[in-house]
Amino acid sequence: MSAWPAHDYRAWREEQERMAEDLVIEDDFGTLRLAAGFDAAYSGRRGFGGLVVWDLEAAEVVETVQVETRVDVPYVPGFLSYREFPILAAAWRAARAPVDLLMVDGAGLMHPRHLGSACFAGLKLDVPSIGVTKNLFVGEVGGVLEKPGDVAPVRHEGRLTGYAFRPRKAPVKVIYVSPGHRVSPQTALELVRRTMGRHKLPDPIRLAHEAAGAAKRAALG
DNA sequence: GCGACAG
DNA sequence: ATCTTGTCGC
Repeated sequence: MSAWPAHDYRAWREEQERMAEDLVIEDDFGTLRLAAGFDAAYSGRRGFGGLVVWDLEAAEVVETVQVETRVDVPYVPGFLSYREFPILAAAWRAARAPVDLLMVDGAGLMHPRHLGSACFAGLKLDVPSIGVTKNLFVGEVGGVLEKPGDVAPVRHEGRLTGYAFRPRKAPVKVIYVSPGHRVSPQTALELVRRTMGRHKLPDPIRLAHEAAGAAKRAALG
């Protein structure tokens, strides 16, 4: 029962290629005080977003935003941002705190056209951003990650796109960190480590995942 | 044509 | 991502 409206993926691909040229993959920000994690949950064509604003100094949540929007784009590898950004944008508008950094549950530079959802959001909202995924989308991992804390570079088309990072011991899987916009690969990794609690994903994203799920459960009953 | 494929 | 409870183990 999908029947999604028609979408011009070719035009979207071209837009991604154009946007990639505007990316700033180097540190370009002032004081980083508040970081926001984002994630979405779905039920058919209803999308639920969770945005958790995290105080980097105090290491605590200062605001949680939950939104619901209509979704009319299916999941198509390579085009996740067109499905999720409308939800992220709604949550972003609803947030009151001045966010300095956005952390997304999705790829950044680790994308076929170097424009994952973290890059897309960073460019559209003009905010430094980072992407974190639980599975490798594209690229080759240059090393073996055996113990907690181990890191290995990920390259794609001869370019460093981010890092593979082992947050916990196996069987917890490795996560992949890549810069979105206005952040270098090295700093993206450092910020993920800095916001890493005792779980698999950095706290802002993990909590955003829970907030999105809670919003969905509350709406569905 | 076949397989791969973030969330 | 989503469909879904209890259960084994540190």
